[in-house]
Amino acid sequence: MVKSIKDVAKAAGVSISTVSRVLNDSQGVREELRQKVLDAVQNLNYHSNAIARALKGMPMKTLGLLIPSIENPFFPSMVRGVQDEAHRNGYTVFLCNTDGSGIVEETQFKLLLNKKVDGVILVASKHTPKYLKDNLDFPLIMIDRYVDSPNLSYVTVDHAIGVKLALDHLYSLGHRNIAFLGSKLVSSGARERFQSYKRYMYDLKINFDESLLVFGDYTYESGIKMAEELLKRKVKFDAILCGNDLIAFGVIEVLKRNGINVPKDVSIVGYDDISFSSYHTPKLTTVHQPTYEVGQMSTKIILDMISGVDKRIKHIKIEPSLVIRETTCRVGSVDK
Amino acid sequence: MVKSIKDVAKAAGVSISTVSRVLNDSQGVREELRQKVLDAVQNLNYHSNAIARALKGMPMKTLGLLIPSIENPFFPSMVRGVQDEAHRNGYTVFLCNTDGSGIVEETQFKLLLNKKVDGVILVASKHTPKYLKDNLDFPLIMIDRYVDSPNLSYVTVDHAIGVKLALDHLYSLGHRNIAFLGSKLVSSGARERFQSYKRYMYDLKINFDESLLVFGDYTYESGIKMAEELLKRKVKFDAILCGNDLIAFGVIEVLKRNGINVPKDVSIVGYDDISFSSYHTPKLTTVHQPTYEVGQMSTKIILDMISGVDKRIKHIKIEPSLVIRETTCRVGSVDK
DNA sequence: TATAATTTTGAAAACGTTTGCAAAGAGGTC
DNA sequence: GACCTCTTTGCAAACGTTTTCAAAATTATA
Repeated sequence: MVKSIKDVAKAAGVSISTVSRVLNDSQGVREELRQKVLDAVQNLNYHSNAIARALKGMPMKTLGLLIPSIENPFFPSMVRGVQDEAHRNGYTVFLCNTDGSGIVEETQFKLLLNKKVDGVILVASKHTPKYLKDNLDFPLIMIDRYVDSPNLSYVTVDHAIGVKLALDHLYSLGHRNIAFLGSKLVSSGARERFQSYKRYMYDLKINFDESLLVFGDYTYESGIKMAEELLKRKVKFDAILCGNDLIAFGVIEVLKRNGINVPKDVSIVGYDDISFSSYHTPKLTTVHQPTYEVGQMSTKIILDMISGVDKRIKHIKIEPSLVIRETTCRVGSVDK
Repeated sequence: MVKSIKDVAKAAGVSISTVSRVLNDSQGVREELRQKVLDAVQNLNYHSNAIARALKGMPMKTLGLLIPSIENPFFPSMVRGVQDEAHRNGYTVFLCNTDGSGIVEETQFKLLLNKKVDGVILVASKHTPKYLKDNLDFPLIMIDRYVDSPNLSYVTVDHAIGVKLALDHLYSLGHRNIAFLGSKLVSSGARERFQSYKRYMYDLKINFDESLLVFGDYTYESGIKMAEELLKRKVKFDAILCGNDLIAFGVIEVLKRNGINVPKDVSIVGYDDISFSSYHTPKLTTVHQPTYEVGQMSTKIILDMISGVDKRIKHIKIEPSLVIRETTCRVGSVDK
């Protein structure tokens, strides 16, 4: 049978207020009684009822985490980052998949609110600001993407740097005809990657060619389609910057099918550095997004918001890095 | 400001009991009042407080899910399976990583109990039965692996069938020297895969050779090590059955490095069919574990246990299937 | 030793629900 | 119209805590 504070009180021969005090503040209770209570807690194997505490306004020590889908290999390490940081602080996290649907997102968000989560971390959608209007004081933080809303915190990755890293690398290898196969400009991340691509191509004085651009989704299948489309255009290219790693895998598959060697004929740079990228053959050169750190940092921040230590709005962009592996090489290179 | 049942009662001009009744049973309340209450709920945008309900013994509609690590690509789809089924029923799920540590598992389990989850789904460890002794009536189900404990339910995959499928396929392609590179026999899944391998090798009248056996972990790095070990032994083999896909990727990498062609020289069969198996080059022939279904079915069962519809112990093994792709071919085959 | 100041303790209210019980109302029957 | 039955309603207790407030115990001060 599950014990209550009452049982402990009886066993220790004190009032429930005393037990509660020992369990919480610990202030102003005689050492002798304190010990008695602690012993009783031990003997009865008592564990406090988080529900009852929450009803009195205490924190549930529970976080909500809303992502598009845990099946998308981009998210697991981000999720792990928030979970590790949460667990370290006695917090537990509800994980929900929205499949990118604003409606589902809102439903899940409200459900989490009913269950009295202390805060929510979410991968935002265009729909997000709609229902957040009401909950401006509630601890919340966006990760990966953000929506325009100056009084909402977020932590994401600095894609301007990521794209620059990739383009500089390709440029230094002699590539000048660099195609971009990315996602439709539907999230802040996709927009920033494309805009940075345009800007750095300009900075590098590479003339910008519309026909080197294909847009699709962040999936393998879309990578296949986009690569086929690019090939069909008969335009000259010696390198491809992909919007993410999944796209890159699809692209490589299509090039191989068409007898085009990667990296000898065409260099490929991915984006994300999901775990598979280093298991792939050839191993993928890609921009590493520090997703674990994004998850971890967002959790630290929201925990601070909850405890009241620091309630300020934070806009954080973590620096990505370039991981050079086997899908890029000097243009016209002959070895291997 | 967040509304309570009291506000609704006042707005509708009824007592809180009436409000509660229309929100729950709906039995024995005049249609007129029922409508008034419903309107008030609408107008005030009232949402019930799950915490207060739980305190009165109502279900929290919350599940705990304990897995080794969400970063292990084997688990996301399983997690998704439980989440989808849970959400469909208004349930929310706490996801926790144990890293395979029994201590962490127990700590997390107790924490979840404090937070009044209605049931727990877990990937068991040898440590599991220890702390479960006390909680035999609590709704709980094991997935993926099980520990010997006749009064605990589980749903897993029938590895005897999976291994048979793989071996029959290899046999029919003419392979007779089939190595097995798998995990140390630390979980029910690992044990069953190895024992089934031994048994079917015998059934197929292939003489069983100890030197074709290497044990390690379910990781890429371990796959590398095991393949190197196998090569070092200078033993003849024309096919390898791998304990999981990650191992298979490592193995393929090592073979490639050593100038051994897959599948021309050596056929490889993986196990799991994680998403990346179809993005890999060459695409991996592998045993598909229906992990999504495992997650979904375990959730259905635990929901039935919680609602009291069906409290019987269930031991379920779902059938895997073989996905033939590009890493296996007829022995001595010359084309490609 | 008496009194004041301080510390320690417990009784009880409150958090937002559900539910048993009794009161009130509605509808039949004679 | 009086009585009975059945349905609808509200009051109040309970769930397991935290916390305010006042009472009791202890310590310090004179």
